[in-house]
Amino acid sequence: MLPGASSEKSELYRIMTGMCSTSFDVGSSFLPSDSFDQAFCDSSSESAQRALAALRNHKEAEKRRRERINSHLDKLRSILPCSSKTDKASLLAKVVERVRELKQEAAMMEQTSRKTESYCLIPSESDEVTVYSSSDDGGRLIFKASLCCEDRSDLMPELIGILKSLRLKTLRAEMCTVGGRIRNVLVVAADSEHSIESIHFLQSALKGLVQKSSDTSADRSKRRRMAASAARQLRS
Amino acid sequence: MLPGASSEKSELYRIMTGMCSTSFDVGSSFLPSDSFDQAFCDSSSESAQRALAALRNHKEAEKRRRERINSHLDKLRSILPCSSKTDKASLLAKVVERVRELKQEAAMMEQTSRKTESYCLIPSESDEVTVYSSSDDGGRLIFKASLCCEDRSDLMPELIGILKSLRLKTLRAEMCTVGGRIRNVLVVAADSEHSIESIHFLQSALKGLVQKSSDTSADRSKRRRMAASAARQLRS
DNA sequence: GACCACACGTGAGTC
DNA sequence: TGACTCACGTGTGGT
Repeated sequence: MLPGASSEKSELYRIMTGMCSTSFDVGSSFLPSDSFDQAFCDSSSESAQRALAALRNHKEAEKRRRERINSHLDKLRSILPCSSKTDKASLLAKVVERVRELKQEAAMMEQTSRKTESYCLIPSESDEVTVYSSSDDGGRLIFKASLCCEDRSDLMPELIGILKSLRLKTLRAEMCTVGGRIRNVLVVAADSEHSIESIHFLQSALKGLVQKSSDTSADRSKRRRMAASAARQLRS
Repeated sequence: MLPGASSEKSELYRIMTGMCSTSFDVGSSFLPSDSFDQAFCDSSSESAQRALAALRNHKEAEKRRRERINSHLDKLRSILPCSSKTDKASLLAKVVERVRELKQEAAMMEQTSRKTESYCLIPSESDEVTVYSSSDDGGRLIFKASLCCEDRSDLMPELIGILKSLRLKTLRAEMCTVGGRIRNVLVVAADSEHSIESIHFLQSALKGLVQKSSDTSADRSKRRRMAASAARQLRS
């Protein structure tokens, strides 16, 4: 039996029949509305019959409405990473988080708009590290970090390591490498442990990364200069 | 008065008091539970009193549950592009669409995984156009297009024009330019007018774009060859 | 008055 | 048992 099915004793029914509700029980089967109407309502006024029909319509409409809502909730359950038995409230909490992420992300992409950057992220000659943070309006904290430096093979692994150690989840990453230099634009989400202060950790970690790159390239230039000078000396 | 507040006549109340429900009306004010208990329940059994308390707890807990759910729905209303008066059902429909978009996007990024591509999208020597489509499981149709060709200044405007004319919404775009060649990876969403067949239009449009690039570069090489040959002739 | 969307209180099921 | 989640039927206000 469906829950709530036995509570089908509307005030209207009781008023119409003048029955004491304690002695009236429709039983556990589905209410046989038509025969009920015949049995009890033939002698009642037509307006009461119409009211009864309206009540039945209302009941069914409400059922349809519930089904509409629940079908959407089921769709969400099937889409999101959650079981089919997560309750409505926590399901909706997950959904809120997801959608917020999307919105924050979009806002961030808009805020630090492409219009102010070269469209295809072409790296500049000078090293750079910039970190923006989204306005934290109750949602998840989102950072957008941009760095530009000499490219080297272990840059990406180290960058990934930094993000992992700071427990930052990468939402988007774009990069462009030209002539040995690389520009990297990251949109990352902080977890709930982070505050807006985390921006400093991220910034200094990225600065360290870029610094190491420039050291390496300085070494390389130094070596190159030494090699050139050695060659000159050998030639002379 | 809140809707439904006057229907506070539980079966338990009626059974306990043995009243005929037609003559019993608690009125429209909030039920004064304590005085009610004193008036009607002092003579009744203790178990009945406990049942009554349980019923009150239940009622309040249920109210809290509803508030929890509705607060999440309100959050969603404030986040999504919709008024504060949109239906629960249509709100949830919008949400489903949004989340589906996210999931499709992520699945697409995973499916055509980076592992099979060079990590930083480095363009290849040969021209390429590939278009994947997401498995359309009722959600929005998503295409992932990758193209690689000679770079030229009007490539981006033309690409944007193609997407606009096909009414494809760009969800993500990544690109990498190296030594005059460009690789472009796009994730785009089709609107409801599109079918899976649209993939062919997109593909041929992109092929046209790449072809034009190679024509231009062929022209350029041709011109360069002609200039070189002319110079040789002049020198001879 | 008909229709719609909502909040409510309640019975039932699950853990 | 109690604490919870859910579906239901209903009263009500808005169009």
